[in-house]
Parts: sequence; structure tokens; C-alpha cells
Amino acid sequence: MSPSALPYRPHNHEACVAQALADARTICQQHSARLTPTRERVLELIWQSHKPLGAYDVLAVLAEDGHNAAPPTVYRALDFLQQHGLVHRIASLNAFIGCTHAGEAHNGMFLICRACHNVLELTAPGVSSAVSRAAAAESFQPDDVTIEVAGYCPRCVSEPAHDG
Amino acid sequence: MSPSALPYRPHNHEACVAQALADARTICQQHSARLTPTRERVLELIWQSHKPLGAYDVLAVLAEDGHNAAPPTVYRALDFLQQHGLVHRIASLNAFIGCTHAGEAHNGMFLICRACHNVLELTAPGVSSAVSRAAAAESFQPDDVTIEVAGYCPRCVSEPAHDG
DNA sequence: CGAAATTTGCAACATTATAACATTAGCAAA
DNA sequence: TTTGCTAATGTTATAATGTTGCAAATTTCG
Ligand SMILES: [Zn+2]
Ligand SMILES: [Zn+2]
Ligand SMILES: [Zn+2]
Ligand SMILES: [Zn+2]
Repeated sequence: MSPSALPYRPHNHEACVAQALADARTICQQHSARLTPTRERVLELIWQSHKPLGAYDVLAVLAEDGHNAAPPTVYRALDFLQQHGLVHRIASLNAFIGCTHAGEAHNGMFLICRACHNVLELTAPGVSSAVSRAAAAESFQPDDVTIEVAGYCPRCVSEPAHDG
Repeated sequence: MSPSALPYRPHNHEACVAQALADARTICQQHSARLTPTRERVLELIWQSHKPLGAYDVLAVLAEDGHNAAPPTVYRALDFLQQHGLVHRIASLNAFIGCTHAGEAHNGMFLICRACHNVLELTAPGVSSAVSRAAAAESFQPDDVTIEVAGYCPRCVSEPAHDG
């Protein structure tokens, strides 16, 4: 494994974005869903960093684009992207982040840095199975699992803060 | 263990409330914190059922009480109660629920029924340790862990819905 | 008591999200 | 090509949730 996951180290982030957009096109085609210009632009904005973006942040950038959009436009695009597994909503932040496992069946777990605000999405099989067992012990049938861990990323535990 | 956890079966719920309030008094005393009438009333309202209650729901009941409260009153009371481990906020619902492990060190995991809206708080050591391991594998230092599982409770998997 | 700290009241405001309805774009059958 | 259908978008307004700032009241403690 890498010494440090993507969000925490310098990398060619344009490649992240390009890959995400390419994956999105493929997935939407497979789903017979239309990745319209607005939807694609919103996805691109969400991917502009590894930090989650609020719906109104997206809205503001669209406004800079000259796209005179209202809140429903953004929320609809985000709903669409969520539906097709391209973005996740982080409940504890009321914000959205690009899915790094689009297309794969996965149960995301999010590591949210309180200092630099980067978010790392993990697939943690051990966690998923532990949750399933705990739910099963109560005869509870899980449908959707939210796991969000706030704390400090490897870079920020040592140094004060990184906005990278 | 019981065949079915408390929220899912008929029980003397007044006893739940009374116990919660008694525990709260003890805990606040230990913390040298003041469980003022407003705070106690809010805690009682949160405990009125095993379903989470929104801040504005609390506000509405206070209004019925004749207590002319504004949002900050409720949010401050809720903040206080959270601070002392007496209630939890459910991020995926923007709502609050009484803590069933007040006073004990614990990492809550919440089973949220989509049909009857009851919430069961569990202490799941297996889950906590799996989360810790997953975070450690990324050199991430966890601070606060949110685990919320939406799905169907034992009663609602079979029958259409229970409001109990 | 009287100063300091905590708690509350209150008004305004900020942020996040949805409802309702009109309009337009994409696509296929007549 | 025209018609008719569905999905997508535009538009306006509003709902729901949460915060800031300051003044007044209450409690604590010397
Ligand atoms: Zn990147
Ligand atoms: Zn960080
Ligand atoms: Zn009960
Ligand atoms: Zn249920």
C-alpha cells in the first residue's frame, strides 16, 4: 500500500478529475442515464478537490460560470449523481464529495480531517461486516450505512494545518 | 439477551424517561453542571419516545407549554445535553435522541428504522475496533465516529409499519 | 452584599433544502 | 414533419435547520 493516501499528498489532481469524469460517462452509459452538461459540470466541481463541497458552493461557482442556476438545479444534479453512485453526501457536513469507488459495489467509510478538510473514502470490509453482525444481532435489516470519522489526517496530526 | 430491544416492544416507557432524568441529575451533579429547568424539560421531551426529535419539534412543544422560547434556547439546551453525554445528534436525520448509555464511555451506533422511525443505540465494540483499525491503517487519528444504519427494525421487516 | 460568571431572552440573520408549476429539450411513432 | 410523450431544466417562493450578537436576568462565591 502507498505510504499515504491520495488526498494527503501532492498529486496530479487533474488526473483524478479526468478519471472521475471518464468513469462517470461510462457508468451513465451503462445505466442508460444522461450525463447532461449541468450534471457533468457539477460532478467536475465536486471533484475540484478532495474536500467536500456544499450545494451552495457549487451554486456559487456555477454563477461565476455565468450559469444562472437556482438551488433546485444543483440539488437535482447532486441527486442524480448520488443515484448513480458518482458522489456521496457527507451527512455530518451537509456536503458532497466525489466517489472514489464509482461503479464498484462498496460501503464507504469517510475519514474527515478537521484541520485540512480533506476526506478519504475507504472501503473497509472489516467494518462493514462488523456492522452487519451488530445489526443482525438485533434482527435489524440494514439498508444504508453511514460511517463518518472526524479526526486528523496523517499530515495534520504533526503540522498545524494543510489546505492542499 | 432480550428477544427484542426496548424500542421495538411495548414497555413502561415512563420508566425509561424517569431513569433518564434521574441519571441526568446524577451526571450533572458529578460534572458540576446545572441541569436547569429548561434543560431538563428539553431532555424529557427528547425522551418522550425512542424516536429522534428535531430541534424545532422540541421548540413547538415548548411553545405549547407556554414557554415562549426561540431557537437558540433549544439549541443551547441540546448543546449542553450533548456535551454531558445525555443526548446524541443523529446527523442523517438532523434530530436528537436520548442517550441510553449516559455516563458510560461508549461509541454509539444507531439503528434507524425507516418505517417506524424508532432508533436503537448500540455499543458495538467489534465495530469500534474495526473502525479504529481501518483509520490506523491510514495513519488517521479518529476523534469522533458517526455510525448510523438506516433500515428496518425487527417489527417492521414483517409487518408494514409500527408507530409505537 | 457585590463582583464575576453562567444562563436566558430576543431579534435578526445565515445556511441548507424542498415544493409547486411553467417551460424546454430529446426522442420516437404517426 | 408533425405530433405526442418523457425526462430535464427554469423560476419563484418557501420551508427547515442552525447561528450570531448583545442585553438582561440569574446564580455562584468571596
Ligand atoms: Zn486528487
Ligand atoms: Zn488534514
Ligand atoms: Zn422506552
Ligand atoms: Zn420499525
